[in-house]
Amino acid sequence: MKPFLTVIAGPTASGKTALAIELARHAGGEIVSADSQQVYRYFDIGTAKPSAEDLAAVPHHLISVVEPLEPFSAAEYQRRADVTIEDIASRGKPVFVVGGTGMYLRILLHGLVEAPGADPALRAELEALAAAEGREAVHRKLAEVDPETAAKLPPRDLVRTIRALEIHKQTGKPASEFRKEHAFAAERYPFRMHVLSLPREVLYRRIDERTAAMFQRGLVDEVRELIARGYGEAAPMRSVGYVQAKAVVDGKLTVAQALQQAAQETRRYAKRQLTWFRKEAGASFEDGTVPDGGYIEALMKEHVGSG
RNA sequence: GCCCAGGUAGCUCAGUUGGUAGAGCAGGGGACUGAAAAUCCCCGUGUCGGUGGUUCGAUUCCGCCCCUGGGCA
Repeated sequence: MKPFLTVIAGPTASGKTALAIELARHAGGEIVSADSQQVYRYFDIGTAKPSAEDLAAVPHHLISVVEPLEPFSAAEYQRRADVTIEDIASRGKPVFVVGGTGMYLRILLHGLVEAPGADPALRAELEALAAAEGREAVHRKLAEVDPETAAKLPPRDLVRTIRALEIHKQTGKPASEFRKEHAFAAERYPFRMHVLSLPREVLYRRIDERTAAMFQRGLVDEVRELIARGYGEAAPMRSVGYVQAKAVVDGKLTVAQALQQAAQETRRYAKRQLTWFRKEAGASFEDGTVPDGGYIEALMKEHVGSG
């Protein structure tokens, strides 16, 4: 019998962490993060990791567990999350999965196609091709071996085009073949997904405030330190906030410009997250602002029985 | 009080020699199967400040009024 998962999702800065800690504390449960950036060690301020007090208040998992230069993926996330969930459940504790990375949540809950993993050498080669001859050149390459996938991808979507070529190179089969029968139909866990939803202007104000706080708390210094330690090209350095802070370190932006741009990119990111969750199977949107006691009570009542 | 310059999309502005208007930014919608905070696609109707007048027709020309800058008293 698979353990029941209480999933708290939602856009960045919607209050997931605070709600999850409150819930987990009341229920004596533990938190499994579903955040593609918080998994990395040392990238703390810009990924909005929970505070030391928060981490001490409730056991957290899958935060700061990967070295910045270590390859990581949605599949690896799924493996680790499965092990972690099993462990928590074996100790009789309720499981709260909390995070904003839609893809990780979908793969945890509904599975992943059985295709091979990344091929860094091929990625580098194809990126070089794109830089030299344009992304369309890579797309044409895909059209030769996997016309079905190529037809579905915009010629400029380099990430997906490369991934499809990667699958073909390693298996000799088109990516479309792997995906045909899958369709995220698996039900890997019983779960209930709550998507925190705030009025857009409230969410954006919170994003602006939180971004300013990150810079005040030393995001630029954190980046400077990460670069000094050799993590300047690490995967999380490409995420919102780090890109802009790094531009400050490189002298390309002022702090004020970086802050403004980071806040704007975060707003756009939040919008993409909302687009994702809107169509997520089984998700219910929790209308409301900062969760109050009544909301928590209602959720508790709902989950303690079913866990 | 007088003179000048403006009042057009959320913002900054362009424009219509009179036929009800379009850029940038902001913003919105969407896609997403091992990089996902990544990557990519699509989207511009707004009392043209208000009100009278001229005109077949006014956002455009004229009068008056209101508002915002700046200047002079």
